[in-house]
Amino acid sequence: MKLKNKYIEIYHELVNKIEAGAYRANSKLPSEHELMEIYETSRETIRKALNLLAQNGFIQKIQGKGSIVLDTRKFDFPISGLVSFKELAKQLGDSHRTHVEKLEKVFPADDVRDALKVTANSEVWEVHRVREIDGERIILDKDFLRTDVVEELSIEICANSIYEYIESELGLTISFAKKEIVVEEPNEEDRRLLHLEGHSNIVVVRNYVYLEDASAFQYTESRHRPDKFRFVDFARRTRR
Amino acid sequence: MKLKNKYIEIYHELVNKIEAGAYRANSKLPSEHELMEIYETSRETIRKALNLLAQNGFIQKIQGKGSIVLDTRKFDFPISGLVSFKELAKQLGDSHRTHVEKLEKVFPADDVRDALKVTANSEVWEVHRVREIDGERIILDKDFLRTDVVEELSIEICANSIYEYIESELGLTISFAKKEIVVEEPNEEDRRLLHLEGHSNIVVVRNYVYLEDASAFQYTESRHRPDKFRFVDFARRTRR
DNA sequence: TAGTATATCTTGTATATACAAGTTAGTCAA
DNA sequence: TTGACTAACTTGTATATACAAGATATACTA
Repeated sequence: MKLKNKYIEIYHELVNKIEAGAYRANSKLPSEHELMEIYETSRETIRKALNLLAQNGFIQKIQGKGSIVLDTRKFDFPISGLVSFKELAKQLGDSHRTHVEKLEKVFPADDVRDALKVTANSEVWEVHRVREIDGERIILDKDFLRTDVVEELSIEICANSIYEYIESELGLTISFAKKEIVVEEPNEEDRRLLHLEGHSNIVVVRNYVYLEDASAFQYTESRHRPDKFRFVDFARRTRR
Repeated sequence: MKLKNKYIEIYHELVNKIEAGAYRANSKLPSEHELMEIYETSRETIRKALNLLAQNGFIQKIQGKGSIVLDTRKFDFPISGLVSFKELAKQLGDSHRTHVEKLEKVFPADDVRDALKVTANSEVWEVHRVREIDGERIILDKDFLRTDVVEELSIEICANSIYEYIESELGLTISFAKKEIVVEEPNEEDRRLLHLEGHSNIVVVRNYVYLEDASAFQYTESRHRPDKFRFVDFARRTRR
């Protein structure tokens, strides 16, 4: 355990308790005052933890009443936010494999160069991976990474988790992403690498991924067979 | 202008300045100390405003350096979060119409009853609306609303904006939603009401909408022609 | 020249206090 | 019984202070 960041520790403890059922859905959390005494801290620190819970859809705070635990059980497939395929597959628990179909340095096309904000004469990593779940090749992930950020890359790393390598080994922090979902017609590569089963559409998730210092770092195109695609999100209405 | 909520006021002012180009992308905002003096307030209040900006993808805060303005220009189609079709269409500026195909009280099917958490013998509003953009019928919205929350509903309200009616007229606050996106085969109703142009898939966005007090209130199924569907999102990686 | 230390900027975390505002339960009076 | 008021809870906002920690430019030293 890390000792730092008391409010994040409290956030995680409360998440664990909610997920373990210690605080049930539609019941109320202890009041901020009570949580102050439980965790021996100040009210502002408790409030920071509770705001994190609210942002991530665990509770709803109501002025004058308290914090109500929301029902998150049936909300079980969080592609929402930034999650790598490996983290996802672990939650799914299904049998899954990754096939690395391509791993090389290339001079990128204009759109990729623009996304990664690199110059015309610099190379980037291009990785193509097919995700197989329960014996079916369902997802084609095409990743482009800046070579000045990730210098070395191997088939083993790609077969495991690029994110894990970047965060654990390189010590970099992936911070945020812009995501776009559209439906397109499958191209020759989709048909060749995936088991499309006659489907005439493919769901394309484009991810523009940035590091902590707001530098562009990765562009990912994730191409899903439509019948196996599911995107789930929690959203708060922004105040006007 | 509302006088209350200083930090939200500051947030909106900064959003406006960023969108107007007063603070350009990849440049830095004034420091928290400078903003304190500009807005004559405390640092914590400034920080609340800046955290809102960061959450909504306007800036990236970097410890020791400052707040960098992110590039949001090409990120121009925010279905992200909770936005009604009318708000959306206003941003698009395209010519659009809404056709109300159905408006009645019904005893809902099990899945809708479950989503709205109503008993078996209570009626709910069922509204079917077709969205026409540039002469093409592209989206079929099927709404189910609790009759105890929204007692009256008319064709005029549905043709305009149900959200606007609920928030402005009824004074209710829509707070958060759970959203699911999947791809399905079109049914008979889709084929009858939409201009499918031979497309063999349809993108289904299911929205479970809740009020401020965490009570279920609306279930919406938004069915999009695949070639016209686009979903854009900004996501921060959650801390582990 | 090159490297190191330092001072000074930045944001991040933790604490305390005060009051505003929404909710709820109970009291009291008509 | 009904209604209005009140007291006591809840969360929301604003302020102040202190120190931690990351970034950066300057000055100093070897």
